[in-house]
Amino acid sequence: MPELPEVETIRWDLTKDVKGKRIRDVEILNAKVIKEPKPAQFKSRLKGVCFVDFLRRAKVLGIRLSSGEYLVVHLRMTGQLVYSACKEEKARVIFTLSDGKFLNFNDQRLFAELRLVKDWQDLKFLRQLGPEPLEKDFTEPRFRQMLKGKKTKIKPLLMDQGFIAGIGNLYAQEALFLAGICPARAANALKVQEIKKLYQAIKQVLQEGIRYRGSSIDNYVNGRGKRGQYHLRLKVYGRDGEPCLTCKARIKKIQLAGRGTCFCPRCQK
DNA sequence: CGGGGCTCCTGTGCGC
DNA sequence: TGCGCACAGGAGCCCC
Repeated sequence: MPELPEVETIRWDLTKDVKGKRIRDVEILNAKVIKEPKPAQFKSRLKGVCFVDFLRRAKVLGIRLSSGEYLVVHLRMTGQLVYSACKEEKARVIFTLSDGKFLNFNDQRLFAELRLVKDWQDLKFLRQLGPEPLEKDFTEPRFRQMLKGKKTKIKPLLMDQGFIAGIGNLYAQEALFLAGICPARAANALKVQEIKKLYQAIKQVLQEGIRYRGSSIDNYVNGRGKRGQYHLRLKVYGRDGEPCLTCKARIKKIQLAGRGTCFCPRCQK
């Protein structure tokens, strides 16, 4: 499941590999992934256009085009953007580039979305997003302020994109483990010291996720079709029943807001 | 306005 | 062995 670190990794790869290249052709193999405009429009407005810049906000990739428009990509659960010398069999949309190679948009579960829009910042989802956790304006005092009056459990809150951008189920669980906080705690019940720890933990897990080029738990691959390494360093995600790497207690799994949540009942209070 | 639960979708892995 | 079902999850949406 591509979260902030995975999307950021793809952004880097595509910046290196396809920035400045031209779209020679667009092949739509499954039109369901194209949310706007209509497939014929989508095709004609993309043909002959260059990739100018690759931007990211939350888990969303915004590709600025020479036409002034933006190709907006949300990978959701199983989406992939892979630059390759060949067309991939599982591709839903294939962009043929000016270098004769291909940008494959794959998506097993058909949850991912492509959009071609005038200005991606205008998209409702983007306008409603919370702060970027790795940007300078996300400060500890601001985080403390954000948590005030939030009765929600801390873990679902961290996954709320309107509260803070880019964190999903994996990094939320890892950050809470690192901070020693139980995922079911009420957000407004966190002490100042705990907020500080969580603030640092959020930044740390996201930065490490980027450094290790993402977590390939499900089917995530980077812009070159390679798996990440961060899933090898996970402390709690997907480790229910296994011993805690710190204290050896059994990692527990509970449901929070309908999502599986692993934590160490001894280390996380 | 907030929170819970359902929905979209398909591959995987379990139990019988 | 094979079938059927639960589960995985990001975010929109409905409902209370």
